[in-house]
Amino acid sequence: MRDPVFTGTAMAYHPFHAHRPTDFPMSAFLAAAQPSFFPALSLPPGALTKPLPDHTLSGAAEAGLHPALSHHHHHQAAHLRSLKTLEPEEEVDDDPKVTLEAKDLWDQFHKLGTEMVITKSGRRMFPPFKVRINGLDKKAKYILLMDIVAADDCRYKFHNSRWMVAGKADPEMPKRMYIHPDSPATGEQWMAKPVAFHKLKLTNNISDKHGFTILNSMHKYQPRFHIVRANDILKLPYSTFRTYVFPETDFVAVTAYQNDKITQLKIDNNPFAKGFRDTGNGRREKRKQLTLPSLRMYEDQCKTDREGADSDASSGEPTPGRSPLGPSSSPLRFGRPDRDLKLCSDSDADQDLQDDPCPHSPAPEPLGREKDPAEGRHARKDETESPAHFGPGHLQSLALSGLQGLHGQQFFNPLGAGSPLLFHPGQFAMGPGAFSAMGMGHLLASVSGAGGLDNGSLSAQLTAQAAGGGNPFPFHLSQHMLASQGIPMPTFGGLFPYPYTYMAAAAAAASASALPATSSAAGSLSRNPFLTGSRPRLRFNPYQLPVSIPSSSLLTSNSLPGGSSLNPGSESSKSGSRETSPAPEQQHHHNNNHKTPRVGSPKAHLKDSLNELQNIQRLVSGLEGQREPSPSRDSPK
Amino acid sequence: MRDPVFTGTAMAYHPFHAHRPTDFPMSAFLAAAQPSFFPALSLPPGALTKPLPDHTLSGAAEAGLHPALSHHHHHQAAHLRSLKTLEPEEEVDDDPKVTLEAKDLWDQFHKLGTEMVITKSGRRMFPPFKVRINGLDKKAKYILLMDIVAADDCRYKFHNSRWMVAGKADPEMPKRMYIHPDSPATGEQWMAKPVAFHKLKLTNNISDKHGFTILNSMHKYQPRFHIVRANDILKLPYSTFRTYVFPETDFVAVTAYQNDKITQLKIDNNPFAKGFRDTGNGRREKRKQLTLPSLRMYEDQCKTDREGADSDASSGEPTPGRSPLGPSSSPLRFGRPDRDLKLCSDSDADQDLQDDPCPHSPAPEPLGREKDPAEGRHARKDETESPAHFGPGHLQSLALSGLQGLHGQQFFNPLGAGSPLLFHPGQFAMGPGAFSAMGMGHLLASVSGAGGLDNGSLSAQLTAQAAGGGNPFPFHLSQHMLASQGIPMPTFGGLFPYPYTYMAAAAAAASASALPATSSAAGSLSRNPFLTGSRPRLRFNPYQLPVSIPSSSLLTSNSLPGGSSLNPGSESSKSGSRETSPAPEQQHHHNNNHKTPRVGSPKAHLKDSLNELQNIQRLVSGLEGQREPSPSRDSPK
DNA sequence: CTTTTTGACACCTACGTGCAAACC
DNA sequence: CAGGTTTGCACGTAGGTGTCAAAA
Repeated sequence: MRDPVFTGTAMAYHPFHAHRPTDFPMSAFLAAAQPSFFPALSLPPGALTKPLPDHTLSGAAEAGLHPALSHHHHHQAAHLRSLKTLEPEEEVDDDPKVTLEAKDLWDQFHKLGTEMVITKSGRRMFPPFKVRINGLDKKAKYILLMDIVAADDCRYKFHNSRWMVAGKADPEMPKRMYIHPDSPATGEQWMAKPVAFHKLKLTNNISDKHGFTILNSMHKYQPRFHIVRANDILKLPYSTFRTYVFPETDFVAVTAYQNDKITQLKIDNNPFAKGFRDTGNGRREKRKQLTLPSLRMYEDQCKTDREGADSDASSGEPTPGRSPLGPSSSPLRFGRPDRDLKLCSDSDADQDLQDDPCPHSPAPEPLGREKDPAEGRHARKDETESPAHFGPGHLQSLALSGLQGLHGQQFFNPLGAGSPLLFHPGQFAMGPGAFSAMGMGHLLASVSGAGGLDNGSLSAQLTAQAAGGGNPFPFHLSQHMLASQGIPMPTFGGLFPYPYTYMAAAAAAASASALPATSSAAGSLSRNPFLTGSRPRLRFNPYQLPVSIPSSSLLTSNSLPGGSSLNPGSESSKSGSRETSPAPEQQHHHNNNHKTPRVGSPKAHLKDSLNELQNIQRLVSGLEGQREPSPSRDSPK
Repeated sequence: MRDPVFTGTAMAYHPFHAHRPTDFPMSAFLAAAQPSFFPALSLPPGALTKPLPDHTLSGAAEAGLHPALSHHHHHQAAHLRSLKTLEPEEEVDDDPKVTLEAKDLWDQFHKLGTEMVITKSGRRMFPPFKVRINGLDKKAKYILLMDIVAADDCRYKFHNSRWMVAGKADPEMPKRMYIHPDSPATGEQWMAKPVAFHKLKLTNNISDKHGFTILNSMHKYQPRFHIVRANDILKLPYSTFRTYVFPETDFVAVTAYQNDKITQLKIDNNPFAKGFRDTGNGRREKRKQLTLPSLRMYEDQCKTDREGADSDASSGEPTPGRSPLGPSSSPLRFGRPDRDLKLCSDSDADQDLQDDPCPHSPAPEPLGREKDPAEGRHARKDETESPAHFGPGHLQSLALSGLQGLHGQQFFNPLGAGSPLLFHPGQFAMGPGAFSAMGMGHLLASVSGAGGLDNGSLSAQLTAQAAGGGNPFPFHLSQHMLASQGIPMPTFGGLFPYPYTYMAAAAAAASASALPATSSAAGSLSRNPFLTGSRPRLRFNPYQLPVSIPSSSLLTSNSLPGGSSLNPGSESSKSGSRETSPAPEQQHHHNNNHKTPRVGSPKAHLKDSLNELQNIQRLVSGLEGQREPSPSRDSPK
């Protein structure tokens, strides 16, 4: 039981054996639906036909797993095996490689300390979050999701041209899982072109009824991408999540831009902000001309991309376009270093005053990527420089450092827990009664309202779903919310396990290409736990707890690429690394998060297993604690 | 075997019994997916457990049928029963009432002879086609569709301020069935707000790859609305279609407006054309000020409607709004009669020259609603005037005259026919292997590309579907096509049976409210066969044959509301009047439509049975027959 | 020569952006 | 006051409309 998390989670929460019968009160459809619920696990084709011995299955599974994963963590593999045996539905024959689109653009922003404006009415992310996927099973169906979680538990302020920690984080609103509107779709479909999530909107309106992702201004966040092999959202709660994190996509939510360079970068690259560009004829003064040579790159690329059409388009971005890591632009060359940007690193003495320095996070982490405070314009952009480029802090906190992706994970179903769960049935195909029942209590599907029903259709659908079928399913979203996007997640921690993370080879390679932020790739590639296989996968809390959690316990648990295994009181700060076995003691740290009804499972052992999971997760990496799966309340009859 | 059609069709095409095994090559997922394929189903809770005798089922079915239906036509009921036995999935417990939104606006256009511009790039319909639905089973899932079929087989020309027949129709391109993007959704969802189909686009580009509806310029068309109770598009081919036709929505496709009044009406009501309005400050001259008093009505209403949000919105219409039949505007009052519009009726001597008068259609049918030829500007707009207002010809040709809806019908699946069938799997939930296999050869689903994958996602999905799963399913649509909308239908006639039509009570009532076009409603309400119950349902060809079909044979097969069973050679130009009862003989008229594979049934007796059904339906009056309640599949245990 | 079709335009409706001033 | 937030604004993109002249 080295990995109580996995084992316990998988076993304990697996609804099929213990709960399915009760969880799925559905009748006629139930039978049909049930198969999908099996979280199971990726059996290679043919595996189903002949029951393989446990070891055989595991072997197959491992084969499908990322090398790093399978290599060092047999116990984990074993868990997977057991799951597989139980649930043949999900197969592991796919080995998704995910690369961030427009990585170079993201890197440019990341160097400056990306800022994302959040407004009452909802705002898109500018560098659009897009990923290119490979290695999926062409014929299998997948649901792609994205969410944005707190990167740490600090509040920031932009002072003296740099971001500094300004205290402990404010309580986080429940985060929503944004389900790509095209979900579910086949692997072939998803791989056909970059998958865009531009429909996801950010807001600071805690009363948002659109389903937008609610963030706290002046706080740092980390977008995450998830791949779930499932035929429909109903199965989401019981499915394995593969989570990918791109450190270069983290950002500070703001209501107004703080760093002029960020503003300029946005203006220069966002087609919708063309009106603010100082095009030849000096209409727009005001902005210092700090346009980097490569700035236009993105835009140009967009044009080429247009042909291919991005998924999740709809009324999407005007001229998004993929970011060409390869062809159009050089691997990552900054014409010139950023000028006046200052960075605040722990080492940096310049900190004015950290009102209430983040208690938990070891190093508040400077948002800017530059090492020294004052050296604004001398870049340290070369790729090989590595360590300096990493924002030690934020990546660490996420326990993502070099990680590109999380590995397949069992989704914990809060049996009976009854966390609010929202769906957008309309877009996904589910049997009439599919939505009903099902104990899933915390998964939400959101789809772009644009493509769906005119105005309230989506919401109507939801309501209808909720109302109809007499299913116990809890529908808490307003129509509006559903219509637009997002599904509320239980506020804290995790309903979603987001178990392991692993370094996606492709992503790593991309990183290696040139960006300072990701510079670790080239230089630290060898150091990357995942790549080397020695490192455990990091695990981070999907949903940050509002309360203070010793940062140590939360994040740094894993050694960051650039860093060391810091962490809490713990040894296994290298949560990310799978190789080391999680220390038992860490588990209790999680307990501190009393707030989150982890398991909510009536059964004591379930709970225990949950805690174990949590502990493991913490150890694994610290990012996010997941919630325990309490028996989903909705479970129908 | 009175109704060989149904029986045969159902039997022959039902994939489950004969084909499923072979049709679904999917392996692992197949098992999970299969359940959904079972069309069957909808057994009432508990029904599944105990197999009921055939009669039992039938009895139940009848109970669910519309009173009128079950009352007079036992043989039909029997047929339905047999079908039910085969496919319990569809239930008849719902009794949908459909009313056309913005009917008053439609009527205004109809009076003038609606014109719809078709362009190479695709054009929306302006009075947006929207319907308000009631009477659905809240919990059941429905797929809503729309298509546009030729209203007759004539070519028109606008001469001397009026539309005249100018020969026989050109060959029609295969029509596409536009599936509402929100499909499938629950009855509750659909009933929550008006369902808009503004995403459907018209084009004259025979090479269109977007899936737009391809029409012939200068030809008349009739939009149709269909309700199918089905959980997913896979079942469409085996499901019962309830078809509704609103005569006031017919139109002539044009590449350039012919009637200035139509142009002005469009300008005055379409928000996107505001730039052409001569608002006070005479910017826009050019247009004669013939804005009718009630013109702005629509626009204003749109605003109010905005709140409710129309379904199928997405990037939809700017300010569509519903058309208030009741409150906002008076029942239909034209401030002044249309001035310079001339109408061309058979009786009208003004016809310049009908190059090649429609051979088949009895009366070419003047598009304008005015009775006399020369009396262009003296309105005959009062509502009670009735007969004159109806465009005798066009309605007749469609055999729709007063009809508002068609009754539930079995969808005939051309077994092995392999008509091109397109789906948009992404939006609908279907098991992994769902799309695959299935012998369905002619159904298509189209969804708005906007809401879906960015650009090519949808198409990708389709391709993927086609490619994946190794299913035999024929995918002929290009990605682009799929992405946007529309699914090609077999060119002529009927893959879709679109069996009967009936007068929707609600619609009738609405008609009665005031419009001249529908003026018959008030005055002729009592006369309406459907309302009276004496009239049979009309049946018209879903897809007009390109070649000439005696108009008589095509439509009028049933007695039209207004008139007599005119048709073919025909007499009854007053297609509008609904009152008279359909004469039995009319049935054989249908047979004349050899072209339209009504039943698509090879079996002669099937055909006969169809006729019977039609007759029965006519008698029933109308309101739609419900399908028999098959055990509701969704019913949870 | 007539009738129909095409395509560039100007004008709108949406809505994505950052700005700047107002607001707190 | 100071920093964060809100709001209306001007300016883009995207795309729906009819116009009009030119093409077919």
